Amino acid sequence: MVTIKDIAREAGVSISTVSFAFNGTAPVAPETKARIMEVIKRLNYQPNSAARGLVTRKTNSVCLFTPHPATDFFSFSGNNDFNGLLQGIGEVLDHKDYNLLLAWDSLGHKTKTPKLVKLMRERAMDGVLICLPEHDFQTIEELTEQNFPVVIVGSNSQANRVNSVDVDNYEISYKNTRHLLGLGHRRIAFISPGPLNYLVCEDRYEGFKDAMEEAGLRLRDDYLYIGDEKEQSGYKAAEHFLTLKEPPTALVAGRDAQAVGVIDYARAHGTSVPGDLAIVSFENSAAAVKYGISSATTNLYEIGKEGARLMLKLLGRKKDRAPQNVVIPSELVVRESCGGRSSALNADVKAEADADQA
Amino acid sequence: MVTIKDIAREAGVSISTVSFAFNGTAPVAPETKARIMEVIKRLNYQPNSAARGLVTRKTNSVCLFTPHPATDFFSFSGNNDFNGLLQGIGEVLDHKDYNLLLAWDSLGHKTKTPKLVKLMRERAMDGVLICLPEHDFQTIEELTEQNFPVVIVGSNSQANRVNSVDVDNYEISYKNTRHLLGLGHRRIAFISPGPLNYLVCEDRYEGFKDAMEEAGLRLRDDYLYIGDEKEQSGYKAAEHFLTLKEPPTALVAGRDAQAVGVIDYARAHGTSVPGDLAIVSFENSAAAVKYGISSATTNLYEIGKEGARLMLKLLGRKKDRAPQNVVIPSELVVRESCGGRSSALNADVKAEADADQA
DNA sequence: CTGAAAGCGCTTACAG
DNA sequence: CTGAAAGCGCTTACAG
Repeated sequence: MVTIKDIAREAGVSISTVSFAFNGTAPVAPETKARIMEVIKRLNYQPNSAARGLVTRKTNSVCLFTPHPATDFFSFSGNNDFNGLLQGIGEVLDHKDYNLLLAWDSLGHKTKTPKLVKLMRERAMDGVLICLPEHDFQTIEELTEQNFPVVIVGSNSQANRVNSVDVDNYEISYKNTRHLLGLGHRRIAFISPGPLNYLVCEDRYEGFKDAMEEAGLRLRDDYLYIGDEKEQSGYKAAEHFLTLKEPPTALVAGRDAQAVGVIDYARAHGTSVPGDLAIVSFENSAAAVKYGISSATTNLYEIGKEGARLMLKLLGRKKDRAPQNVVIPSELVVRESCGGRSSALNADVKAEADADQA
Repeated sequence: MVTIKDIAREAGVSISTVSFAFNGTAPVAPETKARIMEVIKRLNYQPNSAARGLVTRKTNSVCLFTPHPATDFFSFSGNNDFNGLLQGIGEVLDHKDYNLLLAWDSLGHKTKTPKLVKLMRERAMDGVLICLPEHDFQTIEELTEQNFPVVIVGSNSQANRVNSVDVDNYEISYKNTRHLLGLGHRRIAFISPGPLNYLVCEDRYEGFKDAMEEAGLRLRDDYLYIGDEKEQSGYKAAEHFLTLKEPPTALVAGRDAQAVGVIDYARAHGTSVPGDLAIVSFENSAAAVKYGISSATTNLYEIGKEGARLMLKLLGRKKDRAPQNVVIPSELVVRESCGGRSSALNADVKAEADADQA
């Protein structure tokens, strides 16, 4: 292993000068610097990260704390595009020469995060991006108190207290529902992508609820189905809804996979989509394209990018400021499944949407 | 930040004794140890990883080096279950209290791996698991020469020179093809899941080729289609094959997504699967289940686990031994798509397969 | 069983 | 512009 001493000896200078030259942290005579850099290049020197970290108190790495892959969270979360999140985070981090540490708690712990606290205490990373279905705000507070940068990526019920980046699931769901209402539907059902105590699910349900109530429609228990991340739950939901005395004419699917399940059921039972049942969904995944599902975008790539950017910003700051909450825009991509694709209808919806904005 | 000095002062001992007690690296009087541990617990002490790493020369972290997520490699590689790989690696690493570093080269570099060399030189990790479609063996050799542990996870053309863990794609493809031959097919086509210079593709093609040649069948150029990771390429392949003067009666799909594309085409054109076209594939993904595709398993979870285990073994070793190549078993899950599901047929195939083993 | 001391490879005041 | 020295927080011989 070639150390700074080797470079110093070979270049005939002190180790401080090598450090200054390499890091550009103090002026060094051009000829001296050139000589040093030549030796560095020749000997393939790279400063030992542990030694450097020990004195700078920085690891130059950021941790992404997520559920253990086995929990299938990214499949759950309304987007199985974990790669998109990773890509966004990775690109921003790489650009600033930060490393990415991937961590999760051992299986079994639900919202407890001992591993995270341990990593913070041993200073294994400079900051953490947390992406979980439910949060352990006690731990987060503990980290924040120690001035340890935390950014929540995805749903976050304590928005004003913690830095975060997410789409606005409530707003998206509200607009999805308004879209169906705008098409004339009154009997609209909702499939939750998971238990309602999960933040994403709660937000999506609330948006649906408020849009319905604003339209003067009451919520029917039999028009709510609590599903999970799988296609099968959409299939089951469709079975439930379509065998009711008075089936819904439209539904808000909790995620694209569920919408696919609904369509599979409809195809198998001669139900027309959107004729008998109009569908809007969340995610805008590849499946939405393939099945012609109208779906609102959840750009995990952008969420990852903004999350990493916010983290880097926090790391570059001396004093802490008030938490920041970044909202990534989303839009409903209208396809066949909702029956709102005809240009005339679209124009109406568009106008209505614009009016909503004002 | 609470350091070993704080603990030593509070417990009224020297820092060495604290270290010995905490790490169990030297005998400490029971009462002393109890007192120290109490203080450690009370003050929430966790040794600084950089300081520790500086002297032990270990980071206790392993790097997974993969293509940048944007390259969609895991979608390509015959299995988009990146989570499975992560889960396998993560579980084993967690168990031994190792951290996982995720790294890739900046976009643009293809098989060059400067980032990897940099991470090794600065000692940011103890070893690396490499999972790439093509390998930069010059870099790998460089790492190996420095006694830096390397394990290739997935395809590897230099098996005997580098540690690796993978399924045997050649063997799987050979058996897939034999399965179709066993069902009586003679006009069998092959769709490659990517360019033939990719190792996975080459292996799968070679297995197909050898099985065909052994059966005394010649390879027809028009029965080979070079696709990519997307469903669409299966659709296109089906279009190509089924509009030939003499269309194949069976085909080996390069991956499940392609098989899905083929089935989509068949459904849209009234072609019966397996009646007019029998299909076997690779991956055994959720899509294979949904579409009833006969597909050979690629257990990325197991590959990840064995990869991490091998890495840990290497890290615990003083002297280096000859490279080890772990093969993860695979089996063909027979479903409707190949027409080989009837028990009678299966019995034949089974018998034949057994005969092959002998 | 315990402590004083050296040292891991860097960065960073501090002198000059 | 350059160097000698202290020190980051640990581990690990070495004495006793």
